[in-house]
Amino acid sequence: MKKALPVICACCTPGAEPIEAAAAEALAARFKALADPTRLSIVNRLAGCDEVCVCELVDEFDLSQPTISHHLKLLREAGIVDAERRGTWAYYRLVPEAIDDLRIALAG
Amino acid sequence: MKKALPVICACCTPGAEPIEAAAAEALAARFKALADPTRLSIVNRLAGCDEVCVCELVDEFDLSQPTISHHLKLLREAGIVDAERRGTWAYYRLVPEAIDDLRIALAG
DNA sequence: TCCCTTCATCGAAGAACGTCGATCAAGGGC
DNA sequence: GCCCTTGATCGACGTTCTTCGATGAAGGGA
Repeated sequence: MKKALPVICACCTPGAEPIEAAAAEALAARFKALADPTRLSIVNRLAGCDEVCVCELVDEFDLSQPTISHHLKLLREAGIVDAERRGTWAYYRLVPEAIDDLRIALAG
Repeated sequence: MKKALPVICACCTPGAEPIEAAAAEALAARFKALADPTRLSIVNRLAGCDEVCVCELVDEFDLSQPTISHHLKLLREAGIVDAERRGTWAYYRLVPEAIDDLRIALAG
């Protein structure tokens, strides 16, 4: 049966293209990595330094070591942070390009 | 017992302040609203128009009407969209300031 | 008044998430 | 070789999320 739209949508900007499903999925995955207070605090902590040792994060956050490690893994998989192992210790740093991508995606 | 830090963290920028727990929670809630492909597509759809009727979204997305309504509610509660009821129909529009806030939060 | 359309809410089912204790692999000191 | 520290992984538990069908409330047309 024919639809009875309330008004013809005449407001849509001609250049506006709908986002691809795959692109939406990828972008949502990135936002999901930031959609947790702990991970957001970790990112904020990393933003202040060149690199931070995991042991420092475990010290500074009131969470167990496995939990911190788990959050770092999610951030790594989202491409938001990068890890480097040196001897016994692991150092994490931010990937600025990943943050840039998100900021660009939010730009009108 | 005394900690044995691998290196003294001398890299931390002096001006860098740790994010407040409440601020991290609030920001994470906003990001969580965008951390779903469907909601991201809805936001993208709203970004192209001044306002969009719910019935259009139900038509365009391959999801049930309650599911669309649910996602719109989450976006509303996050302050990312705004709703207006006119007669039988409900119209949703983006809240540009909310997007701006997120973009600013991502700025180094 | 009756019925149809629109959209929000409810309740339920299955998947995904955050957290922890326990365990394991690898490095370094003695 | 032995032990301690670091950090990743595993398994489990409770919570939250996504989705749906069913239902309900409100407006408009005949």
